[in-house]
Amino acid sequence: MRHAPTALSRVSPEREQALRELDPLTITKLWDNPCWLSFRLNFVAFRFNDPVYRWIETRYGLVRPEFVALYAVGLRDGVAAKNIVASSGLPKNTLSRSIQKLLQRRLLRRETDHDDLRSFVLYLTAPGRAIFEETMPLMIQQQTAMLSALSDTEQRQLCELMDKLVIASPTWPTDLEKEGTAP
Amino acid sequence: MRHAPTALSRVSPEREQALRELDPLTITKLWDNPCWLSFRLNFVAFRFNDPVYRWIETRYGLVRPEFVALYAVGLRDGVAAKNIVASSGLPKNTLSRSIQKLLQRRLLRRETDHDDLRSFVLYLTAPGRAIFEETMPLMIQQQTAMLSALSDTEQRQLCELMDKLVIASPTWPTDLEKEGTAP
DNA sequence: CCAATTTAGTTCCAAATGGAACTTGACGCT
DNA sequence: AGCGTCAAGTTCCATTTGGAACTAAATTGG
Repeated sequence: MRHAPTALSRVSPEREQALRELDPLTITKLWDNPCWLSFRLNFVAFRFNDPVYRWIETRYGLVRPEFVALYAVGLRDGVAAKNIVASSGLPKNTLSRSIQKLLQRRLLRRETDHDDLRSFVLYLTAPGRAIFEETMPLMIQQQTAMLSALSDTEQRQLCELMDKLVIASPTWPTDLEKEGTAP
Repeated sequence: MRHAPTALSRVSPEREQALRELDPLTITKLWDNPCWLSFRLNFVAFRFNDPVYRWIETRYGLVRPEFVALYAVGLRDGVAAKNIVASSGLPKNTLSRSIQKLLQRRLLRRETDHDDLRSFVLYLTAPGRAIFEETMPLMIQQQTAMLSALSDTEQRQLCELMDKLVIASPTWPTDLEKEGTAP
């Protein structure tokens, strides 16, 4: 496969203007890159993450892994550090430190898990939840802006396709190998 | 919007097994997270990036931004550092250092750009291209594995939807704001 | 039911990172 | 042409990062 499935020639003229705003290398990575998936994912994810994390940092002085932790607890009260590690891909020592800082700042509170005394269960404090509540609408606003190029149907399609990928993820290889062994 | 467009209840029983392999917090981030796009993007991107960069690092001793640079030049001979910055989102000093290291290792070669004497044009050397050529098939293999959960039609759909997003990206806000001003 | 192994979280420290200031060349404007 | 502003790439340095080793608790299994 030399070209991505959607070739450059298929871009409608109405969009040529928008394309002029993209760097030529970006164009290459989009339409002359066998690894089309990776680039599109990383590019779009970056355009979401970057404004969000810059805002969080300047507004609250929380760095990325700290906000990752706060956001995770905001979504699901009572998670443990290991859950945040598993769902975020951040190294566990980074998250350990982030959680410490959030505890110091009283944005998070924790109790030992009585089912597993090595583990701690995490909760948001009121100030922690205030940050979560203030940030969420802005993140949704950014997401809405980014998705506005797609119709409702397309948005749903995208959501479902990405779902299928995440659900299939446990079956993906975790290492690049020259050859695989038979199942 | 309290739930992502694809609700948990819509997951077919055949997939329940796969779901058991996902961390409970991951499930929450997937199906009880208003910012569904961000999580899916970052999660899938991570599962591609992580094996690739670990392999590159152990095989060639190249760290992530170094490989980003090498890969970019591999895709498009004659780019400049500024293009790699614009298309990758990495800070320019990080890329400057990465390019220095690649030059030292003779994986990259550069000439001053005669149209802009501040700028340098970058090329892969033979050993640089060898790395690119060896890595590409493995990356494609990983991509293929990840996409195998989707039919060909779905793969094409995903590609086109992501295309639309990237093409629209110049219109996205680069900062989170409480309110926007009229155009 | 006691060793051997695994797991949750922490600590240590060398290395990577990225903001800010800097150098040099390009571009705009009058 | 000349001055102020901007852009490409580099350097400096304080901060962040993440691998590896560690502690303590849980699980396995003989």
